[in-house]
Amino acid sequence: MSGTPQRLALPAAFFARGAEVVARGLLGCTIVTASGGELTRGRIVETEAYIGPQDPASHAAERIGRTARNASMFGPPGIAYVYRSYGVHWCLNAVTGHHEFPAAVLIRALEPVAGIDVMRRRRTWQGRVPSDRDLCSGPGRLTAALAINGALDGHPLDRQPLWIEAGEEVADADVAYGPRIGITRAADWPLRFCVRSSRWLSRAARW
DNA sequence: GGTCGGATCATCT
DNA sequence: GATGATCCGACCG
Repeated sequence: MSGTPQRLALPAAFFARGAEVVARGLLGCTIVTASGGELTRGRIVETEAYIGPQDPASHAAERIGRTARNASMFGPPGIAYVYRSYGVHWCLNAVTGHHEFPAAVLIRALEPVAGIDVMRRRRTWQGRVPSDRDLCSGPGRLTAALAINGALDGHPLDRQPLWIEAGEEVADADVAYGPRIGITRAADWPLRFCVRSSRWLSRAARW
């Protein structure tokens, strides 16, 4: 199996910065999972920052405080925060900042890079195989394609079976940012980042 | 192309 | 009892 997380994974220090900085920096990086001996890789093309207790759209907003669900957001930088969305889907975040300060970056879309046949199989539902474009074009889709679920909540993102590697830099001119998707509070804060030229963005982000 | 409703459940009021 | 950091299929044009 290719991929050696110990050598290639982003260090925790990468995540020990403001969530909006990490959200920008993660564009172009590669998420890798090795599940059941099956390797899948995807290039991050869309992210959202949830910047701290003062962010009313965050699961760890001041009015909510620390709960069982958001506990990982209070953990050290560089771990995963995985939660169930609408009772149906899983969503993956990278925890940022410093220990006990709740902030994270939601991964919203990936460009499929390797293990695409595996992704197609995992994303097939009721006999319908999605187009390659829709394999990872949304936060709930990419977790299904990469076999990411609640068992990985709190997992350090520098080791098996889920890690993130540095990738080719994305130039500032190719980065677009705007409002986050699907939220009601602070709906106008420009904390969503995407690779402007990518054809792999979530449906909600295509303009 | 766009819009709408259902699925489904942990979390919080 | 209401609310989501969503997705999918149906339906309309």
